[in-house]
Amino acid sequence: MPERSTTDRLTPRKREIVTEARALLEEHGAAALTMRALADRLGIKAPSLYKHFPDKAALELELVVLSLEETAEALEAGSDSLPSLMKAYRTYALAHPHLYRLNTERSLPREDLPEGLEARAAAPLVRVCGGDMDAARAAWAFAHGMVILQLNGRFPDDADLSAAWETGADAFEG
Amino acid sequence: MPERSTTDRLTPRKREIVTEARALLEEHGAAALTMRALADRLGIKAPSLYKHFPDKAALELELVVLSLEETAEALEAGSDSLPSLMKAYRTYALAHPHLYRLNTERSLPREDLPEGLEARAAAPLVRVCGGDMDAARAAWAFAHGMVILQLNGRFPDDADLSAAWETGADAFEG
DNA sequence: CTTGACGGCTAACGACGTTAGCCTTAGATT
DNA sequence: AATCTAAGGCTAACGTCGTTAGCCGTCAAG
Repeated sequence: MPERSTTDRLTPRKREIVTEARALLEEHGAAALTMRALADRLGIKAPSLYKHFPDKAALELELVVLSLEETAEALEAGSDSLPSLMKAYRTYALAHPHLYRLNTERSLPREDLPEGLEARAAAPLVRVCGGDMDAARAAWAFAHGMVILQLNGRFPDDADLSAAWETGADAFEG
Repeated sequence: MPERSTTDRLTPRKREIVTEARALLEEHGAAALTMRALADRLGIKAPSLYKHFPDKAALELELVVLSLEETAEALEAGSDSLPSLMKAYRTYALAHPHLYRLNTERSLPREDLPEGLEARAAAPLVRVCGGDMDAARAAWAFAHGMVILQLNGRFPDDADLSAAWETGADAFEG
């Protein structure tokens, strides 16, 4: 049973707001995630949002929490081997490009995160690497690099990214 | 002799502006790179900048060009082996974190780039990979992932990133 | 019946990118 | 020499952004 701290620690109204914020982000990208646009979507005015969140960063923090929780779930589901775990990571990231970017572009606000969440998201990878943190970090870096370079349009349009992925994933096995 | 298209195609005044923009970015980060702040630094008013660049994106494009050129130079210098080339990449990126982020976060505006620049920046890596594009892309993804996750504070503070780097770099050798 | 929390609202501020329109300077053209 | 033009400044202002101040209605608990 997945622990969803978002469900616990947020009031219902806050959760509604976060849900709409997420929809706005995923549908139209980070530039469209505006306090006014979000308020519109909720049928209220922008200043009213500040009755629930102190600022936009606090709202985005909840999106980061959400993304971390879902990543953890995705990795826990497909974590029988390193390749399958990495594939699960990639699949989740590519399925939620804007959320993934929001999560990874800023620096992680560790003090404000639910306790243990970061560790929980990292655990499946660490386990499948037999506790070798260096290997785990290197594999993460590769997976993140592949995904984010693709999302940011840094590879040529005709590049075969699945092939590059396989090449990299193979390198991390032996 | 390094080809610096920035030197060729930009008027002297434009080059001064780009130079100050770069300094502002590198010293105080992307949030500080404001048309008004940049103008202040040049002793002029913000609207005057639009006599030289159509918009902020055009200015940032020149910073991307600069970063790509310097990356190409850095890679051409230390390109005798894959590990040394990757190390050169990492060294450059960590030495210019804000410029590197600006370069890699947005999607690459290929139509507006000097012709051949992207290929030139990629060439050393492709060559050292013996033309194996999949291997080259995988290695790039790993290097970028390591660097950007570090710059974005995504690794724990006590993580030994040099060790993780070595682990990953070794994986790409065999 | 009152009180206070909850959750809306309007008006406004400062910073941002940007546009319109004016003016000076200096070199080139006639 | 007189004139035209391009370069490169300027001020004023607009629309959008996040955000703050302050007001008001609703409604459950004392």
